[in-house]
Amino acid sequence: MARKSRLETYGSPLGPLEQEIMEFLWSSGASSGRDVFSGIKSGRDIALTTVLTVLERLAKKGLVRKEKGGGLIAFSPALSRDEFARSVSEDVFKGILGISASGLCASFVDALAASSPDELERLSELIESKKKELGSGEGKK
Amino acid sequence: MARKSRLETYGSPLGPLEQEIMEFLWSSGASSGRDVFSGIKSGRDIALTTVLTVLERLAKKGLVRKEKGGGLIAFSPALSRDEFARSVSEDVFKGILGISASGLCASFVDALAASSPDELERLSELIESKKKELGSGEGKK
DNA sequence: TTGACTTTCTACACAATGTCGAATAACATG
DNA sequence: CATGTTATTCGACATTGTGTAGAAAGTCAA
Repeated sequence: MARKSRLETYGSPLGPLEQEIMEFLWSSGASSGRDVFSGIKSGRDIALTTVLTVLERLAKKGLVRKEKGGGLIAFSPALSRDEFARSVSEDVFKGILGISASGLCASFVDALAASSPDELERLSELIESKKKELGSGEGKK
Repeated sequence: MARKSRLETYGSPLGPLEQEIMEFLWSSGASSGRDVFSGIKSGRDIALTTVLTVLERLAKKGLVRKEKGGGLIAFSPALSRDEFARSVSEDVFKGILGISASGLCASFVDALAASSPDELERLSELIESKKKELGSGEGKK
């Protein structure tokens, strides 16, 4: 099946299925392979092993933890949603800032306002404290 | 030669060579294939056709314009650095906001402060006007 | 026409991802 | 213990994106 192209998918370093699986793990916490499979598969025609394979790959990437305690192996997210989003953001911003800082801010504000307007307030505060931080801790440079 | 993995490269939807070529076009404006080749190649061992191929692919993606006026075909960026950064940002933000808005803001402020602290001020202003915009123009929803 | 240069075609390699079937390992139970 | 069921691992194939470049075809001036 044809995945979305990199340009279309851009915004997450994960493929659609990987993303879906992480999503499930973030919601449900530690789960067996079969649980993930059941949770992921809705009407869709996908094999258990497909899910297992992806889980395995996510583990190899360090995004999922595999724990073989008691009975079945349990898969759980190695990073919380926030941590993951944060780590991805860092790379992304670094990349885009390297291209052009202008416009990036506008895009950011637009996107944030569109999806989580309440975060705007928090963002203002963050900027304020960041500015203070820069202003005080750093007289030089 | 092994490209960087997608995870490593993350931060631009372009591969390293594509990026380099766009960079060149943004700096130099409309150029012939050979010009791009010369500009790109420094000491490196790369074939002219490689550059041409990538240029062609960038054109197919709509990132580069091919104009056959007068003599040689001229390649030029279809989007300015800013426009490109902006369009990429949109997708990126949409993607990451879908995962988690929290942490994203902090990351953003950190990254921005680190690379373009002067943009912080502009960002504050943007947020203010966006907040006004939301508050007034939109009593509903 | 000929030769040099431009542009297009075609192809290969490699990594990431989606997709599984087959083989193997583990376990519960008769 | 032997067996059947379930869990886990392996190995494979397909597709897409990117880097890479030779071969072929097109263009044009001398």
